Amino acid sequence: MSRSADRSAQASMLSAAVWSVLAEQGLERLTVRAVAAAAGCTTGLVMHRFPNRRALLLHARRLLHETTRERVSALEEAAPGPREALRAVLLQGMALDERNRQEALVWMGFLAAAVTDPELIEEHRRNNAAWRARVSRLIGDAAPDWPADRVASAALALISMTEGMAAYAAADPEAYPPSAQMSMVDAALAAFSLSH
Amino acid sequence: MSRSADRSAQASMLSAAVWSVLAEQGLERLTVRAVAAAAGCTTGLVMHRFPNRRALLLHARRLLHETTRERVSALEEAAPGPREALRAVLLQGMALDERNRQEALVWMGFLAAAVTDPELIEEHRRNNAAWRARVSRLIGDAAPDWPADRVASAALALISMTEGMAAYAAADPEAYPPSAQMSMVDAALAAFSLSH
DNA sequence: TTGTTACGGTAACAGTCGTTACGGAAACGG
DNA sequence: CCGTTTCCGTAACGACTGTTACCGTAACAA
Repeated sequence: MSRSADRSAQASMLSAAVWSVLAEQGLERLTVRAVAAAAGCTTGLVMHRFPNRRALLLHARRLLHETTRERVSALEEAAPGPREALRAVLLQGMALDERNRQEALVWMGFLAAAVTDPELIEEHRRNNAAWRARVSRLIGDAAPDWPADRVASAALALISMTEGMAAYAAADPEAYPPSAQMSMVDAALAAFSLSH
Repeated sequence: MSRSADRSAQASMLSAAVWSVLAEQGLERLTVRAVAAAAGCTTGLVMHRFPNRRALLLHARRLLHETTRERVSALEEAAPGPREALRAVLLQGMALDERNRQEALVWMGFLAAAVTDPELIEEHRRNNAAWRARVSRLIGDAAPDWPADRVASAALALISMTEGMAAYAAADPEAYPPSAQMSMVDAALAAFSLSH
């Protein structure tokens, strides 16, 4: 049991190393050797944990999805009501602090890498559909009398907005401080009649 | 004069080749040889036109900016009023057809490449600031009585939304058809009291 | 035509890439 | 205690990278 636990922990550590390299050095320098250096091991360990580089990236991508999914679920459960949950869930997807900013960079890097990788692009699509469904459900709870198309339109607008804002803030933190991001989200929620 | 015109034309052709490779093969395969192959020449020509690979990417990035800037300006001038101009300008930034979708892919690729390239990231920031200023000006014309902070907030929301939507639609065209993108923009404009 | 210059294709360079093979060390069962 | 197996670091492979040097060729001046 300790064996598989170690293997899983190593896989997580290597995934974290992938995120680190992706955020700090970009997609072009996301090499097996760079990941191994960031993880404090050699390429031998990396290639023994994963059959090849693409499998390593795919695992890191899936683990990132799972991590954020758990975080979002926790935020949703901790919120006092559906509108507070919606706001909290949207805010966590933006670049409000350095950690979230790096996560946005990683997110963007995976999306750019997915252009040529069928498995990564399929992972993105599945992930994105789940994300859209979650926000749609939150909006449906926040405005139970809305028709489905209004819910869908608002959900699409809100997730697009947070995605674009996260990219902007990740690329230019000084131009998009946390206060601007938060006021934008609140203004959008107010415009869509979803303020708490 | 024909010399410099040829040189400029070749630089534009190589930039188009950069876009093509970036959209079809992604950032990882954006090599000098791939660009030369897409342009139908050898690496010798590429390296005679540009001192190195980064200069080639930077020129392609700047030319893409200039091209879209001219297109946006033309749309703005052709619009009958400020609200129609705002809508047209926002719509061109999304992935409504295959051409715009590829452009969104290229846009995303450059942004991902800018993570490690100081010149590219500065180019993005300058470009993005100009884009935000333009949309803010359009909103100011469309709603002259709004206070500045409301204009800024709406502008930020709208450009973030279109940016995110373009990325989503570029990565998953079937999930985000043009009709969904357009209805989302119209819903957002209506929500922000900017409908025409 | 002849000499000169600019252009661009060819080939090679050193370096890095993903991946593989091998060998030593550590952990395990007996 | 030893034999076996698992683990992982080391070193190497061929392929590919950006970049450079070289050289033939076409265009121009005289």
